[in-house]
Amino acid sequence: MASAPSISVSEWAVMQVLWDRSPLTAAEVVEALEGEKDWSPRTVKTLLNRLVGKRALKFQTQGNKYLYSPAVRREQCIRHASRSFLEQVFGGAAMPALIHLVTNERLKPGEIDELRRLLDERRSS
Amino acid sequence: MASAPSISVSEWAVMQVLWDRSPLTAAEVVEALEGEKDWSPRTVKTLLNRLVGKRALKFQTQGNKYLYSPAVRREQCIRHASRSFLEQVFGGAAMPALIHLVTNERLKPGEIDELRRLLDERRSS
DNA sequence: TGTAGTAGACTACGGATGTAATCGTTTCTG
DNA sequence: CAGAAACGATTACATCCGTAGTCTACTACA
Repeated sequence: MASAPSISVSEWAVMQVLWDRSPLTAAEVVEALEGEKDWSPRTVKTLLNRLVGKRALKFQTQGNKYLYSPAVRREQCIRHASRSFLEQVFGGAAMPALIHLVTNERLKPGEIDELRRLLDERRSS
Repeated sequence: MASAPSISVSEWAVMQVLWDRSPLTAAEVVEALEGEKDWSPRTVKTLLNRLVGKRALKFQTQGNKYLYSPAVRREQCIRHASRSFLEQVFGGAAMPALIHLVTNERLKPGEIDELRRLLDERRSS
């Protein structure tokens, strides 16, 4: 398996769009990013192109347009990005990261319960 | 408060050394990184210099040497890096990140218990 | 006191990134 | 059918980053 290509911050925004819904034309991706990112359509095209170059996206031609789809699984990229983050900030350990998030990020009571359930499952396996 | 300067991946390794113990001379930082990073001492010097430029480190002079210390708090940089990570990968939401870490990272039973305790405290406040 | 080491400052350089503009071709519209 | 609009490909360019090398001044030893 080709390990996940390294995807830059801006490129992630484009990938998210296509992981949510695909295949899409460049124009549809541009549209999906309006309001979220203040990018020229040119910029989005460039990112699409680079992602194809990195083999993170693939496309089929449809007339003179391309229909883009992810070529890597989101879960795989999440794992990769998370590991890098843990390495950089927490020396690779998940525990301090979890503690940081739990104590610093806002969680709804329902979410807290859900996490507790997850932890319980985790322990009994 | 000056918001946390943006610290690159390599620079984080240098900051970690100085957050753990400071002040240190350049040579001591180099020594602390041996074995962990396969960097020329030059490289470490460059990183120290850039970090001073970014005002992430400060120094006092000691003879012809510098004694480097952090100029930003670790916790502040962790918060900044964590937020960026959440934005990039999880659309800014902590919950999916937590779920990902809990279900994908290896946790010891004791750690699971500790997280549960943390969550309990969280809920009752 | 001259000389070799050591320290920090400055310079280097290729690749990644953010952010487009331009070019050549195809298609749509009047 | 001719010009305009749209598409992807190629080019641009400043900055950051990883990873050093060189230059200059001071220090410590012979």
